[in-house]
Amino acid sequence: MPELPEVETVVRSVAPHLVGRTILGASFTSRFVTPGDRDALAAHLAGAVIHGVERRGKFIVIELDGGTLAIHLGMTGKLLVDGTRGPHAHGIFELDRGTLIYDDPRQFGRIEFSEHLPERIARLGPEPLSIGVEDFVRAFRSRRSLAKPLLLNQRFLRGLGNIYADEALFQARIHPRANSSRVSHARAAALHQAIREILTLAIEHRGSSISDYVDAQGERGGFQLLHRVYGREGEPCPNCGRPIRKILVAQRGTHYCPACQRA
DNA sequence: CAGATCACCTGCTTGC
DNA sequence: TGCAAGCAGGTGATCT
Repeated sequence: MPELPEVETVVRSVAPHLVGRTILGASFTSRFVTPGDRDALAAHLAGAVIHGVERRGKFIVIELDGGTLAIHLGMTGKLLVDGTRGPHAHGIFELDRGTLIYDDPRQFGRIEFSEHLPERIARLGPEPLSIGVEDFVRAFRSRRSLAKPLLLNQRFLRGLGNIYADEALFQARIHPRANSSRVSHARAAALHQAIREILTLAIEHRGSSISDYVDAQGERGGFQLLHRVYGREGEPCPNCGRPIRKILVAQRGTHYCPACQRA
């Protein structure tokens, strides 16, 4: 569910409520979201002061005075400030002012505490809004991978998911199954630019709400109204009017225009 | 290294 | 109407 713009929106909406707060106590109920010793995790958190909240790719990194709390929202994870405690509230953080709830029906998300930055985060690729065009073009063209799975690979680039990969490839007119090593320098540079523009615009619109994504105040995003191919199978291409097609690439539903995005 | 397949979960939609 | 199959914003293990 949540990709870079959604996670960024969550971080921005949750940070003012967390920074400077003390975690009085925490409790966890899912053996999937919080693998391992859940009581030990709660013990680590009790009494900790929150110094900062930031995004790394799709991870939410909460800096505590005793270590780092890393939260990944998976497909359906939500962080809610003073929200209602539903049947899928698998993490409860009681603060000295307010309550933070982690809600996740599918339980693909993860909440992990570590003294130092977790390996999963340390090995992420560059931030798409930070990497320069020449570095991106060089990295993209030096791989021999299908274009879309490469964009989804978090060790190549952190933060893109199924929606924004489709949207960026459409804007750059690259076929999702194109071989990255055979994409021209100019086209790869266009992809870099497309990624930047789309992510920036999506953040301005507070992310995409397909079904249930909401920020920490429970508000939906608006970027789904601006999707040009994602979720628009059969609708006319905004460029040429031919119907958008949906195919399977690397086991993921993939939306593209067969006329505008040549292989 | 690249790619396919499967697995982890719940819930909503689709099709017979 | 009812039920089973299929699909969903993600990631990682394993095998070829």
